[in-house]
Amino acid sequence: MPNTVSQKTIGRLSLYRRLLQALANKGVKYIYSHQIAVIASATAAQVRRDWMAIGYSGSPTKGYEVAELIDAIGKFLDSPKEQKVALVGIGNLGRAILIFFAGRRPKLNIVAAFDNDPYKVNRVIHGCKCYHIDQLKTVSDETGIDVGIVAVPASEAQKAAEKMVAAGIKGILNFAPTPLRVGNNVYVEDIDMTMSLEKVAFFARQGNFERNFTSGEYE
Amino acid sequence: MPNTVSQKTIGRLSLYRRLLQALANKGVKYIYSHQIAVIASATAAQVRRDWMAIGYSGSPTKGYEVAELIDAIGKFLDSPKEQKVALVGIGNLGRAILIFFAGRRPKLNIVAAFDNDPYKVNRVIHGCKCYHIDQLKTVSDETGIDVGIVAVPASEAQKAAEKMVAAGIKGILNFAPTPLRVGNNVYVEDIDMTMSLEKVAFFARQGNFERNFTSGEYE
DNA sequence: TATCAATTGTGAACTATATAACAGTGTGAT
DNA sequence: ATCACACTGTTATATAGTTCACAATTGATA
Ligand SMILES: NC(=O)c1ccc[n+]([C@@H]2O[C@H](COP(=O)([O-])OP(=O)(O)OC[C@H]3O[C@@H](n4cnc5c(N)ncnc54)[C@H](O)[C@@H]3O)[C@@H](O)[C@H]2O)c1
Ligand SMILES: NC(=O)c1ccc[n+]([C@@H]2O[C@H](COP(=O)([O-])OP(=O)(O)OC[C@H]3O[C@@H](n4cnc5c(N)ncnc54)[C@H](O)[C@@H]3O)[C@@H](O)[C@H]2O)c1
Repeated sequence: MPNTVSQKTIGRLSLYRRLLQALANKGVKYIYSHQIAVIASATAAQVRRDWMAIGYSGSPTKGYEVAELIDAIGKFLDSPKEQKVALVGIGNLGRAILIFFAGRRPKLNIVAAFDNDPYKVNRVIHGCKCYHIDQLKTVSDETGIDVGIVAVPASEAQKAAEKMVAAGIKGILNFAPTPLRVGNNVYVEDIDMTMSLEKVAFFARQGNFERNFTSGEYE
Repeated sequence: MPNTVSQKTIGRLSLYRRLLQALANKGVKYIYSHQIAVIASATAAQVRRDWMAIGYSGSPTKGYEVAELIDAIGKFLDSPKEQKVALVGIGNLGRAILIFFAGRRPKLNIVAAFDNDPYKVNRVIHGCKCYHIDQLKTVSDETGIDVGIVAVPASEAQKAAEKMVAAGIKGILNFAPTPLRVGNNVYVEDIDMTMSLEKVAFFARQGNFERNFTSGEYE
């Protein structure tokens, strides 16, 4: 088993980094686990454990050195070389995503978009060249894409995923409200907004305590 | 503790219902736990447990009656009265969401949108009236909104959330890449796309086994 | 009517994840 | 220099979530 670090921890590391970056920009040099815990809605113990997982240590008196920590998370999370992403489906959501991710992470970029609509193919949308979906494998082979985003209608999602797998893509972020069936050497993460909204609606009705709690923080 | 049913189960129930509805539309009358498990990327035991949680029983020989089950999930998940949703932030993502959710669930509708951009306020976008953010409480009081969607820039998200809470909203779906600090009588679900994409990118690089596995299915 | 095969419902076992507890550590105050 | 303090790193414990495994059930078959 190559990754001894849990999926949840990976997710939180990504979040910590973002929060730490914001702090660094404000000139913060050191931070304690309980401080970041408040910001990240976690507990101090959780934070320390997560950072232990990537082998980063702080000082009992100063806390953690923000810039170093950001770096350590980067070393752990990011690919050494640039990692390239393909977006499939340039509809309403696809376009929003394209704009949003443009230039956001230096090591992780949407380098090509794919659709089957002839009005979209061969145009450049927000700085990203749009190809026909059938060119996915060709473009991918040329540029070395290994992450894909599925933003096509649910009925097309499985097909799109299969084309991605055929093109050698190893990780898929799926927005279509349909579970994708792919070999288990491909990692799939679903963002199912309908499900999330129904969940929120449900818990909005319950009195709802626990979860996400503001944390008494004793340690 | 009012909800003895876990958050994870609530999420899966929403998914099952959607999948079951698709089956029902194709004329399927009965289904076994292991069949839906394959479709939902779960295990048969998981499915049975989830349905046990809402008190729905199947027959050992016929399986579960699809239409009845859909109904049972609806009784459990949905509000008896219509539940109203406010969308705050009508940017690229907000508009996509507005179009997407329009008329999707009969009992759960985005009834009003809010922004602070004068070019958007007082227009009707995709059938949804757009108000100024300062009218949130007024409109909410009039129409009885209890769910909110945050789709404003990260820097504005906390403010928007506080206005929602002040307006009596009890559940928030947050797209801004920032944890929201609200009282713990308000349920918050975050959809953090940056985090999700970084997670996918990370696991795309690992050999990645386990999770989401196609399941030998013995039982 | 008795047998059979497949599936359900569910306690028990297991796995994953989070929290608590505390010994060890570096710094500032005395 | 020694102490007290507020923290870290980490082990131990608790909780949450999943899967296993099997008795109970039911309809179909002979
Ligand atoms: N818009 C949202 O806010 C939202 C919310 C939740 C889920 N989703 C899901 O995200 C997906 C995209 O949503 P959207 O609103 O952007 O839809 P959309 O209809 O606006 O866009 C879909 C795009 O996919 C393209 N497409 C269709 N079939 C294709 C194929 N076989 N190969 C390549 N491209 C193809 C279409 O040409 C179109 O450009 C859908 O599955 C939807 O359910 C969207
Ligand atoms: N677009 C995406 O695909 C995407 C992906 C991930 C996360 N997000 C997040 O979702 C949010 C919205 O993204 P977007 O791309 O739609 O941004 P956007 O800039 O296109 O839209 C933001 C909207 O919010 C409005 N707004 C700003 N301040 C406001 C305030 N105080 N009150 C009310 N309205 C206000 C703006 O007028 C604008 O209409 C952001 O937090 C972004 O980080 C977006």
